[in-house]
Amino acid sequence: MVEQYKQQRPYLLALDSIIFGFDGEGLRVLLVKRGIEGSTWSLMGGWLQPEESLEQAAARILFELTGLTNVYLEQLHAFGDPYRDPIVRTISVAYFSLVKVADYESNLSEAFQARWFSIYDLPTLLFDHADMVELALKRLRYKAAQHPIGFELLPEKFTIPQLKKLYDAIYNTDFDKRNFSRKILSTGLLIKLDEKQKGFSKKGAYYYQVDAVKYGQLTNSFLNFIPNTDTIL
Amino acid sequence: MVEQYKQQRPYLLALDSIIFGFDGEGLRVLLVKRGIEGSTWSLMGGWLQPEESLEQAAARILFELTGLTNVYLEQLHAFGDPYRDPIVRTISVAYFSLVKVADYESNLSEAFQARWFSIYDLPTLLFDHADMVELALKRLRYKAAQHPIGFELLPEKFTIPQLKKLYDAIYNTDFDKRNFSRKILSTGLLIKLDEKQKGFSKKGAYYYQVDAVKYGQLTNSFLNFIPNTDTIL
DNA sequence: ACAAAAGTGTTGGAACTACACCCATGT
DNA sequence: ACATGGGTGTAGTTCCAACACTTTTGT
Repeated sequence: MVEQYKQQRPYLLALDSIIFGFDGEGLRVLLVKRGIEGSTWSLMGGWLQPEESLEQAAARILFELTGLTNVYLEQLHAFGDPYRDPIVRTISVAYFSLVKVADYESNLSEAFQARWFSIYDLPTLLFDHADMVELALKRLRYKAAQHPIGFELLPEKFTIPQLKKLYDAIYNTDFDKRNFSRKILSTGLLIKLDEKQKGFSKKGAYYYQVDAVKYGQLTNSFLNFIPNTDTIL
Repeated sequence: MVEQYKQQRPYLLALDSIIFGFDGEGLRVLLVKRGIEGSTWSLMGGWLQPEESLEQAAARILFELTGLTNVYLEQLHAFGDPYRDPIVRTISVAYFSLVKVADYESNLSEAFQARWFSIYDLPTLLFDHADMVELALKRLRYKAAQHPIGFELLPEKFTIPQLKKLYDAIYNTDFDKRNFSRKILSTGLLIKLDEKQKGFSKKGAYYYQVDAVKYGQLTNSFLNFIPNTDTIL
């Protein structure tokens, strides 16, 4: 029965990472200049190694670029059009991750020419990487509406106005600050700290942090209509 | 620069299909007995061919088993743990599809020993196929709450009570029939036909069909809170 | 004192939940 | 006539969107 396997043709398997960050102003994507191809911006990527799972490989590649571990990482989609890479057929499994820009700044590996780009102003990208970014953005929007993953993009301590700016950036809109803060606080996920942000505004905004216990216990039933899909079966 | 590719090890790439069906009673998954392994139930699967995209391969494999085309098909996840297949390392991209059981019955290819199983009573499955089914069910629940994909599991003409039974089966619950029908009809997606179902109940329920035009125009903003993520950018 | 951002409260409408009765028809 | 499932209506509640003024503090 091993015969069946031997007749099959194998393919190269790559991973590509859509790395989102937020710098207080806009939603950003981290891109690298591929040394080999020379002048094209592309997503950070790499090859699957024999003893790695896909997830491990994606985490390793992210680490190689940013030095970060314990980062939000989620599989996005497998891309496999026959000619997506014109040189050798390659299947790429794309992952997207959310990083705190402040953490990254200090960790950047110089080996890659990396730069943050606004998602509304991307350069031309290698292969099908633009499709990947577009899909990742859709997924981020879809997901952030139901799961409070937005926190992954902010520092440990953040203010409500910062959080609102993040959501404004993700959805490219301008939420009403009163309704926004009511809605966010009503989740009970935020702990108000006894400390105000200095320097940015005159009055100063209170810092909050995520209640790690409640955040860990979250299920996915923030939804309309769905009974809690984590525990149905 | 081609050197970089040559150093990389390639992997076998398989596709596996989680095929959901609804027979009027419960939500079912179509499983096959793998001829070669002999006695184990597994998902329908196959190998990626050199000139196919992943999606085309998944559609082909589905066709080979069921004879169906134009079926709802969506990529679920890529599974790549190093030892998921103990014989040869294989990456599998899983797709899930929704089929109308009635269509399938007449089309079944005899070459595969296929059977519908209740999702609440599955046999032991090959490799990580049980994980795949579990994830597919979560995705179906998640998705069906926001997108009216439930219709894909029903025949062209169906009654509201049938549709309610389907949703009851998907969520393993019992929706209130008055609220359910109000909610479904308020979408404006259903066209009431001038024909009643015969034989099942004394009174007979009206048939409906999906308004194909409106269904095609759907965006994904049935959601709580998300501005329409299809058109933001 | 004033400018700039933070913070908070109310109201009308919409949507959701819970709940019970009548209808049509085959036997 | 009666049993079976089909179909509909209402009332209370909650949730959401829209909207404007007061507070704090650095300059």
